[in-house]
Amino acid sequence: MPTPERTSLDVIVAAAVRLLEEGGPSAVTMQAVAVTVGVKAPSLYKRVRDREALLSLVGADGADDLTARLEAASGLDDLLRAFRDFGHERPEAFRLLFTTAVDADRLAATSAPVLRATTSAVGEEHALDAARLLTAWATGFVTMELAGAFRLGGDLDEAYAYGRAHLIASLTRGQVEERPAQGS
Amino acid sequence: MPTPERTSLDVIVAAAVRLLEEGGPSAVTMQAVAVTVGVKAPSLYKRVRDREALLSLVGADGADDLTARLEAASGLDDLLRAFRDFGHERPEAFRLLFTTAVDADRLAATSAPVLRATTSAVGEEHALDAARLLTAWATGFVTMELAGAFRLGGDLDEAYAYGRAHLIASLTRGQVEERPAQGS
DNA sequence: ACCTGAACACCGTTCAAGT
DNA sequence: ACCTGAACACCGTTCAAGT
Repeated sequence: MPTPERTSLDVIVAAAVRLLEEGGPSAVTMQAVAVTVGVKAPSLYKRVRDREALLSLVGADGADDLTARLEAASGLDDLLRAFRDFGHERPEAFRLLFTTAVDADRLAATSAPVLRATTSAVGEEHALDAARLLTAWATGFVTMELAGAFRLGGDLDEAYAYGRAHLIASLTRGQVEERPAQGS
Repeated sequence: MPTPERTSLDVIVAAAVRLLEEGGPSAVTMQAVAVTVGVKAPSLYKRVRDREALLSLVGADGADDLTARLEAASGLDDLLRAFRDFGHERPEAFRLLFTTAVDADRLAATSAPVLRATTSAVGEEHALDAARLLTAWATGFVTMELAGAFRLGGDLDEAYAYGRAHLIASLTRGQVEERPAQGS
């Protein structure tokens, strides 16, 4: 007679998500996840290939959350605020997104709302360049902020607002006239 | 009679640096470091508090390397190229800088050449804002690039060149007129 | 068909004992 | 004064054995 299922993949991932945000990646042990969902560690391997795969699913969960927040935003300024808010509310998930290998499609979905916003702001031709400029800046700002790398004082909320205003203005008004011929 | 010293802190850190760049953080085990320097693992604790402290020293080494490269650059464009070059040549060190707690002073030293370049480009008053805008963008760009987060095609060398040109132009010409009143 | 106990290899770290 | 063997607690993972 088959043993009844005592847990599920969703429950396991949810537990891992919570452990991550509470104690960082090192707190996401197979043991801790197992205890949280009420099962022994070896049982987890029925639903998940290994710890790395589990962390990848946690990253995908974070990517989905971020995508939903960006989808709900309207306009570039709102979008950039939502991006940083996500980093503040789920700092460990944010870090994981740019650290661990997270599923390609789930992360790609994140860029859809950004591209939509930049397209309506600067037109189709420059939408990708603009999206990359903005997401790179926002990613770097939040990454450095979470790492405590801004040590020269000043209000970070203001600094982020300055960056938003400067970048959006520079994109919508003066685009750079011609693309440079060669890269580095 | 005292046992002769069979290693030193510098040798240990250098071994850890090499292990990191060859196999990522998980390759930097106390065992592997000990074997590399020709000693048993417990001996490492005579020079280093624990593994985290060792990784922090590795991060400091990376910060020093980055600082030296930025000091050698002349002008904003050159500076931004050097920053990305560092990320390409030492990707694991780059990631460590914005992940692990690295010594405050060593990381702060990195911003000195950036501030010098922005000061001469946009003046003292906007130097800090400009430095943060540029380093945040460059950090985010390289972070995303290393994470494989740019999946929409296109030449990344060109995209980086576009960003450099756009940002430098927007800073030196049209500064944003007034600082926004409130942040987010 | 799912779960578990036992086991394995491998961590980081401590410490008494060596020289 | 530095080094080491032995030991401890804790990982991730496998697998035969239970139901």
